[in-house]
Amino acid sequence: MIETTAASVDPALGADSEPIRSGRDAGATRRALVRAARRRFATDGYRATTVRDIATDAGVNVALINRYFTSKEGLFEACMKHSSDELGGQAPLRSASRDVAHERLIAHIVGAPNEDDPLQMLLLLRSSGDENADRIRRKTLEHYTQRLAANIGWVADDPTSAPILLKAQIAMATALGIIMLRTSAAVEPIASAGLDELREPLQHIFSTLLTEHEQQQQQHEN
Amino acid sequence: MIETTAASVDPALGADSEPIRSGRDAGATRRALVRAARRRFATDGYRATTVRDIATDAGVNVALINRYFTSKEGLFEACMKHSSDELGGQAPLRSASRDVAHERLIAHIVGAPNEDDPLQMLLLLRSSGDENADRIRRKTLEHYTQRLAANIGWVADDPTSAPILLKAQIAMATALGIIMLRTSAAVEPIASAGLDELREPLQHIFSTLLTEHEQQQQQHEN
Amino acid sequence: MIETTAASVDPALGADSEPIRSGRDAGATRRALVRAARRRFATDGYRATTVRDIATDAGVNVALINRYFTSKEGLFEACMKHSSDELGGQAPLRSASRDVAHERLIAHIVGAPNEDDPLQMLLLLRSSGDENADRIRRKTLEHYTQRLAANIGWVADDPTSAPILLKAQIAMATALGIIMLRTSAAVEPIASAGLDELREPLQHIFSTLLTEHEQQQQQHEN
Amino acid sequence: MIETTAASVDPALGADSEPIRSGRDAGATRRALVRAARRRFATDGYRATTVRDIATDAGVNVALINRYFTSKEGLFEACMKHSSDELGGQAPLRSASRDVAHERLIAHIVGAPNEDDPLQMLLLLRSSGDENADRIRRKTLEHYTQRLAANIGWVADDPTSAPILLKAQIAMATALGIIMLRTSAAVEPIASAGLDELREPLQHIFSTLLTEHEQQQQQHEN
DNA sequence: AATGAATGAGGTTTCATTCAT
DNA sequence: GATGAATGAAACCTCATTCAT
Repeated sequence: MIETTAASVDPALGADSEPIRSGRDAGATRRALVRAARRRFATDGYRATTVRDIATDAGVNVALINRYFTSKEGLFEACMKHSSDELGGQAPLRSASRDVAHERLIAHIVGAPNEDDPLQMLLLLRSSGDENADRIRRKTLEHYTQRLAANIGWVADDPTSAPILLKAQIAMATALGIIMLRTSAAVEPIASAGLDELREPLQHIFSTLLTEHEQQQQQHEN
Repeated sequence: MIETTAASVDPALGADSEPIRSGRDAGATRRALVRAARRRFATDGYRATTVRDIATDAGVNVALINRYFTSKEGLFEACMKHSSDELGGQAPLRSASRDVAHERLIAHIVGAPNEDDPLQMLLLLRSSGDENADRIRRKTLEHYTQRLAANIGWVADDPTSAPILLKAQIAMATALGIIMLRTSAAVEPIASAGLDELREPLQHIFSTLLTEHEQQQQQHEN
Repeated sequence: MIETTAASVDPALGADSEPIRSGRDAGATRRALVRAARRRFATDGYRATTVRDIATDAGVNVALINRYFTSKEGLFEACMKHSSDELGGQAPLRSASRDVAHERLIAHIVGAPNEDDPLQMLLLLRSSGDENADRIRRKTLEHYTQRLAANIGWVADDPTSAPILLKAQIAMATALGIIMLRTSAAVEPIASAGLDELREPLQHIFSTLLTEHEQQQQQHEN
Repeated sequence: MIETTAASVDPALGADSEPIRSGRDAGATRRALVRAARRRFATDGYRATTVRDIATDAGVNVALINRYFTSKEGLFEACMKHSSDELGGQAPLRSASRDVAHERLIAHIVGAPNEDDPLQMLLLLRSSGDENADRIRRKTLEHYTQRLAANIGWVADDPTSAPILLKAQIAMATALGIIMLRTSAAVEPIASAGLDELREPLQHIFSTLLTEHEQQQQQHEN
């Protein structure tokens, strides 16, 4: 049985800005629920996570989940939207140099799941089985890969630049796959590998996949 | 809601070696259950799959799952073992030329989940939440990546060849990640991409990751 | 699903004497709650009505229901008492000529539930499941039929006049039954029948049941 | 709180043909559930009845309600259909003399709810709040009153005979209203009145409402 | 006086599993 | 060996009510 104790969540709570729920603050309660839910959903998966787990982790009554998010699915959606929003705000990615972008992606990969990373990529690994929530998940992934692709010359409505988007999605797939092997599957030795060991091969892949294609695209335009 | 009808599975069943269950053949019943279960678990995930779904797909009474496999988790384990066994039998991989190996891996990626491929990689994406089953899953993934790595010069107890295994696992991660984006998440355009579009970038990655390293490794030893 | 929106109630509220709640007037709050509750209980039934529905309709915070009426049951009781009181005040029924009394009863039947009729007979159709409230309901019905019967010669403690009360109760039963078929069950064509179509047969029944019996009663006295 | 004990149901169970559930007979289980449900729904109303009440009364596990009837609403529908079916089988009503028909209706009124009467009129008093179930309820009531009306000269598509149907529905309303006053409201003295006391006034009403109208209707045509 | 946050009990439903045939 | 009936443990959700401001 999966038995992620509430204790395992505490470090993150402590690291965050609001260590103690004030007791009668709706906003704080909502945030606490989303934070706990993201962690649970990312760690255990949607189906395996119970609303009681989440409520307990957040230190609030179960009924508040329905009060604030209508349903478990609604909470899942909120978690997704949360990731999506943070992603949207991360605008500087565009202007960052390629190497920095790669380095950042690699850091995300290595950091999950202990750091409460903005994108919480793990969450994107999980299918909810709920149509609505999964649609949001898909949109989030598409959105993110499009931004990644735009950085290297992808143009939305230009069919000739389609391969660039494909490569960005392959890069994303690599990132998610590694996170999965490291966290959910705990496959060794990759699960225990540190940044030092992973940086070189990942840099290699990402620079292959995520390299400037601009000139070529200009030429093949229709 | 995920709603893979029993009907959609039948073609594959028919294509298999045992089209009709004889009715009083324990072995056949077991096989039918495992086949149906692998498909369901891979497609819908462990939690979302009900034993009734599996039994219906297999054309068998639900109670037989407990009779033959003790529990749902037991059946999941059996599915994993099954994959593991088939993998073990696939020995000739070693002698295959690199390009053929890559091509085969790519075909697996593109074919999932419609082809009843031996490894059923999708299954490896799914966590059951059951400790035992997940341990088998981890072992299977480790075993498979070790074989992949051995092909390109990895030696089990030689710490200096460790980076090779890591690269093989990254390759595996890429494969699993792409399968996930294509099947579970249905992210476009990668979900609809055909072999033609995927072959080139994947060949590139795999040849980077899965290239003979023997000489070089010896040199870079620390 | 029954979905009487708050909006649909507003017109009646406006037609009433207190269109706007002053905000800090305990009496007005109580009245607003009772009015909203009577409508809801009568329309949707006790169980199907939520205290939130009522509070929303009344434009009042939910917690005030418990503050002023202790509980949902208490509010239901208050609604019943309210009907009962209005009924008590309706004294002139006694002196009205028989035909006028019948006509008034018929008008009640046809008018429900749109007119905010004083007795709100629909309310009497509904059982709350609460012992106390249902006792009040029974008393109200008994009281009302006694007054009806007294009009046609029934004497409280005279056992020989008992059949008169029975007839009055049968008349009441007819009235309630028709209201039910028209409102709750929506049985056609009676649900759409207008005053013109209902007047004649009802006049006939009521004059049969509610006719002066005084002489006969006098004779059979013991 | 409503607290109709299981004991109050036993007499009827004993009076019925199947006093003891055999334990592994699906048909018997279904019947036991419908019987218990009809009694509960009729007595306490749809909302106030819990599936656990019903299962306990029927002496079976709660989950079987969902197994056999999909949902609480499905069970309610089955109860309605049951009543409806029995009603359909009651064909001889047509040829019965008027007095016998009236007498039978009166017996139903007096008998409810202790006799497991075929129509279980009480059930028809109760709204479920479920759209589907309430539609069936309406249809049943319309069907029954049409049969009653057909007996006294109503012709389906003849608009001139419409008043006859209206009268039949008024008769039905009277019957249902009395049953309500006697059972759900327990209004005295009608609740304790016996057949002897009720027969005469009811005969009077029903013969007024349910009398052959064929010739007259032809004349009063508009 | 009034509000909105919070709570706990209880309702329906699903599902893996066991039992009896 | 196989079946279908039956079971009990949760799971999600609703709702009347109480608490703190």
